[in-house]
Amino acid sequence: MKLSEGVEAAIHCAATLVSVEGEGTIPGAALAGQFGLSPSYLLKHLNALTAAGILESVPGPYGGYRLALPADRISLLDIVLAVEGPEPAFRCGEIRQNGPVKLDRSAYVKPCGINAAMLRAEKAYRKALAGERLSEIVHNFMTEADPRSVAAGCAFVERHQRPQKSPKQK
Amino acid sequence: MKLSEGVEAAIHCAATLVSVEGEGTIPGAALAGQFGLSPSYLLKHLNALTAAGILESVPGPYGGYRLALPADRISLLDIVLAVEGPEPAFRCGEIRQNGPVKLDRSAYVKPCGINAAMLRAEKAYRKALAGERLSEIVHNFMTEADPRSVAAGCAFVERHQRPQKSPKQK
DNA sequence: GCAATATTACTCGGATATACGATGTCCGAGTTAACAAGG
DNA sequence: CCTTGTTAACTCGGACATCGTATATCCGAGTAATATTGC
Repeated sequence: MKLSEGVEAAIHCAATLVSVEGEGTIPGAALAGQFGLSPSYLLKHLNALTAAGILESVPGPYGGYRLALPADRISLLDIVLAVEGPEPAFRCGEIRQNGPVKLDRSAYVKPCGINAAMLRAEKAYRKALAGERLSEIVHNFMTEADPRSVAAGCAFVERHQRPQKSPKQK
Repeated sequence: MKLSEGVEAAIHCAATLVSVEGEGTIPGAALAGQFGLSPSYLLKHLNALTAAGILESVPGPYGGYRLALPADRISLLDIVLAVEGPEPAFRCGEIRQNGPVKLDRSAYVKPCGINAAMLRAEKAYRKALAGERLSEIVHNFMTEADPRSVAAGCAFVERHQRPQKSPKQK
């Protein structure tokens, strides 16, 4: 049971994009640099978030990524599912049917109780993840984190933000 | 996010061992045959359960595995942790510190809010898993599952059970 | 001076290698029951 | 017939290949700003 490393990157990027104003965007390469990640690899995960409708991507110069939804509509569950895929962590292989004694298929119409129990637990996990909204995480960061860290985050956004409507600013 | 395949096998084996009477044991090879698994590979997982204090192993002829605890003291969480390892699924790599601008270490004494949120959700998951007791799962299986399936399970235990105290029975 | 056009630089997107971990297999150490031999 | 020592078979336990997936990388398609050129 372990989540891929990309989940952490995806959440950090999404949290950073919350601070972007209006139609502005931040290039994927800038985000990769901010977190010391391989740009080409981060793109893969950002792409997954885009496909899931969490981010929007705009190509060309002054392009980049922005949130496709308001931050209070995005939960950690959305991000995790987008990166890891929607299938549950516990996949029942129906090994109860693999024994040497072959019973009729009708003996297995009832779902496997073990599978049901594992899925109940996983449902609780997803419910908890769905309760963690991106807006709340960013809010807590702004109010509780070290001021230097907050300032550095804001400076990064200021520096790389690309306003979509007024490209003449320099 | 996906659990290893061995978790399913481990849970099925543990559930099967609940029906063993008293000091009796079932060999690992028999369990592997019952679920159509590679015997040598299943041993690895059963070994992990033994190391975690969930199972007991007795060597030699008429040896095998038995539960080390009463079934109502064993939860699915215990089994999952034994097989997958105790570390949490989400491991914070502290990528927030990997950026080009290096802040003093004192700026990061507060734990990462994203990590905290993920761990909260995982705590809920573990709590739910801890509530799923092995005794309950077996009880539900006995009362709700198809009678043919229950009979097959009992027959398997009868056939391979190795009483520890009276080996003369044949 | 202005507008239209070609260029260019910058972005994302998918196809392609590589590394690590889970999966699967094998052989050895240990233990206990059975057996044989001696008393 | 009972005791004792030996044998042998069966068990688990850890070390060794193999496969699959996540990780990492590269190159190509697309787009919009910009420079250029003609009017």
